[in-house]
Amino acid sequence: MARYSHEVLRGLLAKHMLFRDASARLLDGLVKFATVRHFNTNEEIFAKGDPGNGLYGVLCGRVSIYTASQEGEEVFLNILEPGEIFGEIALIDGGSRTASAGAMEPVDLLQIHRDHFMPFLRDNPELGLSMLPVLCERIRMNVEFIEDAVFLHLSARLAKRILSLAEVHGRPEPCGVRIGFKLSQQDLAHMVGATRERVNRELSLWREHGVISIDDGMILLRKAERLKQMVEEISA
Amino acid sequence: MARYSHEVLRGLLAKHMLFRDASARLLDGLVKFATVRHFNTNEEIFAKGDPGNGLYGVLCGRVSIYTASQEGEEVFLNILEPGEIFGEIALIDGGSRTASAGAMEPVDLLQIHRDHFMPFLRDNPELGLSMLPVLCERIRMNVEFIEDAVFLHLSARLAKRILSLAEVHGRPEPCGVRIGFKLSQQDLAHMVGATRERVNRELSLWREHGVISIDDGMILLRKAERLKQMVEEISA
DNA sequence: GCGCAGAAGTGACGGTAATCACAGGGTTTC
DNA sequence: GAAACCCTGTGATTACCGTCACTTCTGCGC
Repeated sequence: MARYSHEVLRGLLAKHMLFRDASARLLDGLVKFATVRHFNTNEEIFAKGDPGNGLYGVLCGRVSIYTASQEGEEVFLNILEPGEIFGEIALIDGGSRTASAGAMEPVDLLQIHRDHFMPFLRDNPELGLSMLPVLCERIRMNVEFIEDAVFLHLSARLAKRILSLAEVHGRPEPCGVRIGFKLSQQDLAHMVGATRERVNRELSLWREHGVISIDDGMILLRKAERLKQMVEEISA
Repeated sequence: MARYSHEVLRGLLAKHMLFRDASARLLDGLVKFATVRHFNTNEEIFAKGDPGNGLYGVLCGRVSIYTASQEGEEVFLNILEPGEIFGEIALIDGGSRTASAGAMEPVDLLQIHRDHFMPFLRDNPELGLSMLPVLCERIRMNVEFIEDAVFLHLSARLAKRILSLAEVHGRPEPCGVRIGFKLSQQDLAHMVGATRERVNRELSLWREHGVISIDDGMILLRKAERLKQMVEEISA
């Protein structure tokens, strides 16, 4: 497993909006409690319903936050990049995990245990104030997710998702924007709450029309405008 | 408009979980900033996208929190009872309203302006700590809403909604539980994200089977067990 | 190189729910 | 008390999407 120095861990936390206003001393105090854990691809970090006893930060790799029905059908709520923090809901209210988390690739995580974090929070209530906007941001994301799920058809949901992936992970190329990692159609289906077959058909259609092309499992977005149109038009 | 004494207003706040740990002095300080506003049935309290400059508490009446698509299609995210608080998201992060709020009946609201609340919050950071679980609760509700929307068919969503309405507003009667206020089928449709016609058909079916009956627009839940079964069974 | 697993691609079919259209009942308004 | 309006009830039709079933393709390990 990779080793991380105190400075590197502190750097990860310092970059996050949660600790934007935090003093160096406060960060140092918190990093003392941090441990590093490694997870392999597809390994489960925690499951929905588990007791929530830790806060996590992504050091490297991508982490999926997802929920599943009784039948095992999965839907991704979020995909986290290095530098992002998760697991704060159950940490704060002491309840069970609202969703599951899994490693989409080999992942190193920073973990701070609830037993360390909560006393620290009580001693530094200004940290609580900083957490408020973080939670608000989660709520805004969730509300947008709800709106999309209820109002938009699959084509619009998928278009929106691919546009946002291109925005976050996109590398410009001569004839468009490349989404820089492999993404199975099953994963895409999980993101938009649909079946693999349905996503396949939609992508095939777009490929025929030259809106996207796919080489080696990586999507090249050629006509972003067309997708933006779809999000607007097909909403009803 | 009804008048509310300082003590009544303080009582409303004191009962809320947000102020569970709050001292009397803190509450008094906050109530000084409170104003009372009245809204008539169907009047809009604020709209999604508005600048969020106030925290509200429900003194009397029911308030709906809803979001709408560009085409005007509406979905209720929540229905608030007297004693509940809303509008805290945009208040905290200074962003725009994530959803709209409307009066479902004549409503009196307590309002605290952002210009008063935020300095107060900075001076009393322990209040910030109390807000964290409140926001977590919102997130848990939203995640459950997402799961229902994605995983459950209409019949199960509607069953779940009616069971929860019966739990909150139910009065026991000889042969079941009465949901104690009029609720149009259009409103129900908004709650579960469906059309009025679809809800009507489902209710008609349930009435035929003696699961519910409806007198004067108010639902009498006769066989709650049957609805609970539906939530479990028809999930896939 | 063979076999196997996982991903992609496609056709046929069925089911859930939206849409459109209209009729009847109850309430409010003047 | 007639008109206007909203809510309810129901039929016919259509659209979207899931399910099932199958084939192909692409690594990947042995």
